[in-house]
Amino acid sequence: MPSDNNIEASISEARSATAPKAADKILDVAFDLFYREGIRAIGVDEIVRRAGVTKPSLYRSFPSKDELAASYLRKYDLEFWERFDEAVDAHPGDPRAQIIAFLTRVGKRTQKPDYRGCGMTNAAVEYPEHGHPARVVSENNKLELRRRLRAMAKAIGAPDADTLGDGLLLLIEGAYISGQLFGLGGPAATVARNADLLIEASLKK
Amino acid sequence: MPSDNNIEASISEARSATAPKAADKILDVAFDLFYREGIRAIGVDEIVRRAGVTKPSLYRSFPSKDELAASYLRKYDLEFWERFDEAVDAHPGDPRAQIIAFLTRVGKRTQKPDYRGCGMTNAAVEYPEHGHPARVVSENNKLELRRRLRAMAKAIGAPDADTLGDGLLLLIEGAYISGQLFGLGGPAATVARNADLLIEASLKK
DNA sequence: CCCTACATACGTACCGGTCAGTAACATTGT
DNA sequence: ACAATGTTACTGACCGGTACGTATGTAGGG
Repeated sequence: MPSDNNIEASISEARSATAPKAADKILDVAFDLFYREGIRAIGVDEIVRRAGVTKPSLYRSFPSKDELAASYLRKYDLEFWERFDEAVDAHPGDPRAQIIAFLTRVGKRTQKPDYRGCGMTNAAVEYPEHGHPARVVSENNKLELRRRLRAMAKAIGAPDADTLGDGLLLLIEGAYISGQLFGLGGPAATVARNADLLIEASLKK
Repeated sequence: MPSDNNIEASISEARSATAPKAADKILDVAFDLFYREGIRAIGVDEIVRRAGVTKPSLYRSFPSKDELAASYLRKYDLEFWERFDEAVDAHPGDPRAQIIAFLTRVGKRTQKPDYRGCGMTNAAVEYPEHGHPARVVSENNKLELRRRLRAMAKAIGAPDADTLGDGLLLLIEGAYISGQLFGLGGPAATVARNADLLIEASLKK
């Protein structure tokens, strides 16, 4: 039963009206703690304590802490593409405006006081080991982001679309990191402006 | 007083010629392990084991693991500015060439098979807590890098030098992260080319 | 209607191992 | 003698993970 995502989702929805299940509470708490403090910094004991459940409950729903971290990132992945597609859908047929809209949004997020960067990026830094469950999810997310940025750069009409797409990715990753490093007033605030300049320069060639 | 320096220098040199002191071996091993695997991932036991020393020796030279991590980053800071200044010194009076030289070098480093990004950046991701000894060193390094990049952007003659300097910093941080995320053939390979485009666009306004 | 039978969901208590850090003492080289 | 290092053994806390018992709901049989 837990193998089918659709069934799982509808069950969890019907049930969420009454009382949230242990697994849901665990994932919610883990999401918050992993993102804010880092995955390695948080032990399973603290997760179950803050979730108001017990450790065996965690290990009935998740085979290991590493897999719980992967589940956290899969949830992060969903929310990420929601935000991305919101920016895209706001400017149909105008890929340049789509990119700037997304970057403007990223720039704004990075200026929030407790901004902690991209959960995907952070997880990859925390787990350099190739093949780690969390890292795999992170890498796939970034691979897909690169693919889409390059496609959008091509749609814009850049002569060297791959270079522009990669340049935009560099700016985005730089914004994620600088946002949590410098906090308010840091370089990440200029990410949309710099992306616009880079796009402009990439078209004139 | 000036003679003291000579004496001190010769003593330290004479000592390092014979046998590396325990503290040096510890710092060397910690540098390697912290950079490659991450600070949180490495325990003090493994450090002393690989250094061929014992735990009390570590704690005679370093007050805590956190301070050892800070020492690792201070050493990283020194080496970083050596690399940076090498690129700068190679093109005296030509800030644009200096930047491109440094970025070319960063781009090349990111394409090495076992590239693990910037030790400073990684440490800041691992330790989000404000005031952590390791994070303090990392933040100061980034602050200084931002200052110098902005100064160089101004020297280039960019109308909005701060924005260009910040844009370059975003590209650099993006290269550090993308280098360890994508490995060979990743977006980081284009960092110098994209920086050149960004500079070009920033001058024409 | 009550009783059993079984499944699901959860808790108590514990495992061996590792974490950072230390006390007390022995050994070495100059 | 003196300073640096090694040796051994230990602490309390925490790590991820688990064996095993317990509550609750609910299906069928009498």
